[in-house]
Amino acid sequence: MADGEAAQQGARQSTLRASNLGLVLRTVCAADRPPSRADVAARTGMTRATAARLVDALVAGGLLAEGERDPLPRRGRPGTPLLAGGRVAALGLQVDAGLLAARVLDLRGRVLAERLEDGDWVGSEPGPTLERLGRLAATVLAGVPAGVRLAGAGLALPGIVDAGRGVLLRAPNLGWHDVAPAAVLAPSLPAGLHPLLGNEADLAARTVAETAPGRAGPHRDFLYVSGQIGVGGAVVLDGQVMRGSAGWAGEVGHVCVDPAGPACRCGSTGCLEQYAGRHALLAAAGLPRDASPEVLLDNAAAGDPRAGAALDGARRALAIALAGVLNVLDIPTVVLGGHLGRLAAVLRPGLEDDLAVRVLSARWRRPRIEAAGADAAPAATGAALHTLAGVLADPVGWLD
Amino acid sequence: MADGEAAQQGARQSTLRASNLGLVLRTVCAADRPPSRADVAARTGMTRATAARLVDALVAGGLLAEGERDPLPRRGRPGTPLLAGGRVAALGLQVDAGLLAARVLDLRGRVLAERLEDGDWVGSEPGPTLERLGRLAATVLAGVPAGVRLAGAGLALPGIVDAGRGVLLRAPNLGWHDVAPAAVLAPSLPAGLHPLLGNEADLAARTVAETAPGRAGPHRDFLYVSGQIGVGGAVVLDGQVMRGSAGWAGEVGHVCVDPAGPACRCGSTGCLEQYAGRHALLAAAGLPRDASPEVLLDNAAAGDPRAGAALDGARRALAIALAGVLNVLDIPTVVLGGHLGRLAAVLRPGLEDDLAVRVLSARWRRPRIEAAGADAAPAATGAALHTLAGVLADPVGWLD
DNA sequence: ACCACTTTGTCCTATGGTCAAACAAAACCG
DNA sequence: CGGTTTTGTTTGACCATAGGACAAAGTGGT
Repeated sequence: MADGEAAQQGARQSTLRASNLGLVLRTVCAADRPPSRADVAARTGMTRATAARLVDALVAGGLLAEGERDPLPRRGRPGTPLLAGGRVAALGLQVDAGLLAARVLDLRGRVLAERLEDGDWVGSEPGPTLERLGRLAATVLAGVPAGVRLAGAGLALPGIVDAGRGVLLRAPNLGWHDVAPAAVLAPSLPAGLHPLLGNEADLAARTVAETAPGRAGPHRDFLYVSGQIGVGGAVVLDGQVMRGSAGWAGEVGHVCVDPAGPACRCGSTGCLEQYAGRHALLAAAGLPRDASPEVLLDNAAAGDPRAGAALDGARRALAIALAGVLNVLDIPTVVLGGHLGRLAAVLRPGLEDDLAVRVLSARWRRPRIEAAGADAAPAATGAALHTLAGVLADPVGWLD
Repeated sequence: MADGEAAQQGARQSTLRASNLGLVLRTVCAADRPPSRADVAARTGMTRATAARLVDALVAGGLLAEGERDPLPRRGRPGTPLLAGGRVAALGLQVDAGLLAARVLDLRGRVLAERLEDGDWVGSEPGPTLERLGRLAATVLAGVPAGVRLAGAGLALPGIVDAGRGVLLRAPNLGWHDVAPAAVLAPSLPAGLHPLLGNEADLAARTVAETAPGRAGPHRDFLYVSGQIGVGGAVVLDGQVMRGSAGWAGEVGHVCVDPAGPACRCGSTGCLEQYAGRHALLAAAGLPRDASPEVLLDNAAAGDPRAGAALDGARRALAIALAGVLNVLDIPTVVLGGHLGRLAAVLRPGLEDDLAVRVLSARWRRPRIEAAGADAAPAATGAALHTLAGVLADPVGWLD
């Protein structure tokens, strides 16, 4: 022996059942209209008998629910529509430089309760800020209908996170480092609910990859670029957020755009963040750092040369950085979030043209730029989705 | 219904068996010493009865073989050591700017036969060159011992490949585009042996990720940078070569290092390839384009300022490009292949220092530079490994 | 030389999951 | 109101693994 790692475990019949239970659950979640047992059987290739048995188990466990028969005039016996269980949910939390958020999402993707709190937490003390978030979470949880089971919680943070140990290693925008939020939040949360930590951009990207638990979004492969004070990012391949070998992937904000460019806080020079980050962008346009992206757009439209130059610089920097990533990853789409999403309409045309030149595979498939949705706290939703994804992956543990 | 895609297929009992057969086969391949049936059972968690039954099926099908008992004085009844089958093999082919290669690799990772042919195929006609490769393949296959079953063939090409359609879209170094090699090679190969196309860097990277079929190499997550006339690359995550959404991932050679840099053949400016590609590097050092990397090293050691400056420029460019990739992908290791591998000793110290500054996570885990092995045609081996990986993934089809 | 001991490999039955086909149920249609 | 169609359920058969008993092939001690 003395063999390095233990091999994968052999599959047994209970594995088969577990795998098929998960498949049935995900099939129902992925459908755009509530399917019947027979639909599930057809889509998975299982017999109706098998599919029905698994569905029954999931319904009994509360992970699936039978809906009302819709009176569609079709031939044959009408099927009972199946929905994801509405009484299983997860809590999503987010701390951002200008926002605290708490949201409860159920397996159907419905927001059962939410609360956002604006503010300025740049340079704040971690303890009090997290206590504030804890109180927000408690009030949100109090507003959740009775009988809803919480499957877990997630916390989105704007920085580098060690999810395994539950530690925020470094969040430059907040000025935090080496923070373990679980201990601070615990008193406000139900016993046993330990929030899973995640990077803000990773979790925000998840809301683009899946619109509801198990339901695929419009793109399966894309780069998500999150415009915050700095610039974060996440790579999504085949609907999965790429974690990287330690879970720190996606830091597109520190790709070097020009080695002779301005020094970055990270120690390097000419990082994308120094051109397209919110602070950098507004400073270049001669605006205060708390100005909104819309003011920048208005100024540029009114002919302000500094605003125009700032947008131009951001566009050029994005083109160089994104082209590099797209060349290495062979991804067709870039989704802009945060303030970059709100500037997308102006950036898109020039950016797409630049990418068409710099991306090697553009002649076969021209790269596209998209804007993310308008939600102020997508990462809070993403944190909840991330937790619920655990239920979809292995439902056996949630069948009581 | 009207649901977009068909869901995944449900697992049945034959799926269970297929999955466990594959697991047993991979467990034997991954072991560093031939395991017994009982070892396989212990490592997979299956009962000895089950493991033995699956092993027997694989032995009967030729995918596993029983080895000679080695006289190790241990207590208890000695087990029969299990080896990967030596009579199942794959053909790996490679076309490169300066090399044609054909190699036959068996499931144990042994080279059963090989043949390399140096030359200069830059700007050659695809047809005659591929015919030459076909003759090379035929002679190699003639040298394979009788009774060896060919599981397939792979062909490594230095360019962008559409593996599904079997078309080389564009190989700038060769000057080829829109070539379908299967038709040209078919007359030289046994009937039914259609080579699977792959990118040179992707397949070379595979030889780093696995030293023999199913046996993990020294690194599980790394960026492979292939120094050829230009610069290619491949991303390996968790031992798997990342394909990207269309299979074109890894083009690190065209990451922009300096927007004000020299124009690149790809249409962009300041690509890494313009600093670290073999032609660019040798030209900057005032050497002819067919000079060897060792001459460059000798000149630099002798104090030639042009050689020193060329190496310095390559190192700086590599630092900027690699830092960007490492930031986005969170990968700890870079493996240098091709001429860059032969320059690794000189590049490593400065490069590692530069990356420590530019990579965001370096303070927790310092990026490492490694050199690939000295094989002249790693991609040929990789092409064979790629084909054999298909056997390991689903052995059922190969059990006669 | 012999016997206990240990480990490997095999045989047999039980369990539990899916499949296939028949059957019951609930609608529509003429 | 009966034929048709589709859904959902029931039943027995099949098959892969689990578990335990047993045979096989060595070592080590007396």
